[in-house]
Amino acid sequence: MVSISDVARAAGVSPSTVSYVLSGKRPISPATSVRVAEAIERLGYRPHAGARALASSRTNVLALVAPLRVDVVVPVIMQFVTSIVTCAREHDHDVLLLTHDEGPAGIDRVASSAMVDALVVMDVADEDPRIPALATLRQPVVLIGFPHHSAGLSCVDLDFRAAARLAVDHLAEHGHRQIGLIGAPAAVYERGTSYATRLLDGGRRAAQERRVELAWRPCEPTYEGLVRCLDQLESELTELTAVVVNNEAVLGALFSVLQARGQRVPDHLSIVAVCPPDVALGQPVPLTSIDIPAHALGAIAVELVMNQLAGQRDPETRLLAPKLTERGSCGTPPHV
Amino acid sequence: MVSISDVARAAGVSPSTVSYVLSGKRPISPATSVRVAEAIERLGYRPHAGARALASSRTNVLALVAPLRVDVVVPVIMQFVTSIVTCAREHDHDVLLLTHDEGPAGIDRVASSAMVDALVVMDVADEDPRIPALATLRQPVVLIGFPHHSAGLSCVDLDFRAAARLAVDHLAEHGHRQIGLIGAPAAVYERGTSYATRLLDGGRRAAQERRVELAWRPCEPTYEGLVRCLDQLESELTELTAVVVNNEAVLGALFSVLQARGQRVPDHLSIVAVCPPDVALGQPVPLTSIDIPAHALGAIAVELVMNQLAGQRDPETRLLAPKLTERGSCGTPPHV
DNA sequence: TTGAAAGCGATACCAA
DNA sequence: TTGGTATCGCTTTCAA
Repeated sequence: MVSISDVARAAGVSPSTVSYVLSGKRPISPATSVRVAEAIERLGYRPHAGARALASSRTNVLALVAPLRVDVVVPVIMQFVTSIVTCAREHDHDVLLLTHDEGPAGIDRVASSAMVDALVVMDVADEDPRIPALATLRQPVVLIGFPHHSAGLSCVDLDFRAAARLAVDHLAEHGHRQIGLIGAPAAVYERGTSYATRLLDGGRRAAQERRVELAWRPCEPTYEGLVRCLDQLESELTELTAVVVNNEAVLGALFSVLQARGQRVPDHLSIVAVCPPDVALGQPVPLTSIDIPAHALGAIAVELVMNQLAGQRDPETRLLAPKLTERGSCGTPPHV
Repeated sequence: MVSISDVARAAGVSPSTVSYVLSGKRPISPATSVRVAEAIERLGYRPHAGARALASSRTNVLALVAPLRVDVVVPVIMQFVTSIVTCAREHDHDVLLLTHDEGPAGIDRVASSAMVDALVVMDVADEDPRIPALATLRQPVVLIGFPHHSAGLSCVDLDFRAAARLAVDHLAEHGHRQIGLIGAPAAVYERGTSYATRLLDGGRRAAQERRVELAWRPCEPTYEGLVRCLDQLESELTELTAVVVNNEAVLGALFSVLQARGQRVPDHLSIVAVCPPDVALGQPVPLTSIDIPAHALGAIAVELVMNQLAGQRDPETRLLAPKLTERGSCGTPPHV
């Protein structure tokens, strides 16, 4: 293995000079700078990450705690992960991927062994058991989601409450009086997952203010699950004319069901989906949707992390405003 | 930060003894063992990962190179990632996640800076440009996929050639003479992605041997894309009675299309899907499928990596035999 | 503008 | 069964 001393020797300088050439932390004469660069190139020198971490107390690695469950598959999660890895690289950081499975212990492990400089935590729950552990860490932490008590940690997310309000308002303005909310799988609510509970809450409040009826049911991500969910919604609301879908996995199934019944969108049923735009566009009828801006959120999460690594003390909080894009899956209710 | 010397002092032993207690690399008397353990516990000591890496030349981190593209979303990839992270943890390793975007440079960076002990590379192409770089690394490498030239690297994958053969045989035995292959998105073939080209190849050979007609078209993962793909297949095969689907993203759309046409499965069209079992089960009609055993493959990849880290010299190669599960989406062709 | 050298916090060899 | 200590490769302070 070629070390910094090898480079120094080859360039006829001291190791510290090589280090400074690399870090740019002190002025170097053009002449030596070139000689060092050549030596590095010629020897194929790469700084040893462990040695660097030991000497500098910086690893240039972020931990990303992601909900990798064996059962639930969520494409949106991939978008977050992709965005965060890509953005982290733009800031010269790598990403260590942790699952939820280890819980607070895993977080503690990578943080207190100094494997990472900072942590980004996805899929935060309202009363997340990991928050106390996170709050005591030396490293900066950014949560994706807004728990009830953030314990002074930075948070970023889409304003799901406002998103639900936007959806309900939009449908109400089209004349719908009974709206179904096709929710995420039941387990998501049982965990108190931040985004889902906030969306539900926002929807209920909006419905109350608008004086429309809103029925909500969790929905498993299968055809069967959707059928059951719809049945339940329709037994609660006899004149169901519109749905808000907070579960991109069942959009395809929803169209199958409607087609089997001979119903069309939006003539018989209006739909507002909360999902990434590509999912909304890939359906038989392009869906009116509220974008889940996973890429933007990931980028902001990384930005907040970097701010804190750069010395910023106070935690930041960012709630992105939702935007509804009308694509034609909303119309007036059939019986009007 | 509490270091190994602090623990040593607190326990009244030398730092090396603490190290040996932790590693178990030499016998320690029960008495000191307990004293050290107590000191560790009391002080909340955590070995510094960087220091450890520097001294031992081991990071206990694996690199996972995954196809995280902003455009394409594939749930199967999540299953691989989940499996690999989970299995790596069972072997006391963490996972550093890299995208394809950086190409060979990213691989070189993490490998030659000694950030990782080994690499697992997903989504390998037939002529993968990263293979030369991978072959020169000090660290063990395991590929998921079988490139044309593996350069002495370990490989693991489902036998997609056999999978296609299995599907074609199954349909041919039901009496189908014209079979459509709904492929992955075009970009996947343009890259020469190992699994897709092997499946296509196996399907063509099997069709030839069985004397049935096989038409293949790539398919974009949208409703529109599927419609176009089906049109093309049907214009090539006028008596198309069965399809093999190597694109789980369009299964939902496929049912929508059939329902719109008033066609049923398997009465009008037989389907064999190549996808994870949960996807096959979540459709309006449970699909006869050939399982993509992502979890098993991930586990094997990690196992191969660990074998090599344990000193095994020769690369290993594992091609998993496909298994077809009949769930009722295959029947006899309508006109028979 | 550059060099020398003291750490950083472990591991593992050599002794005892 | 245990201790002392050189060593890993880099960063950074102190001097020149």
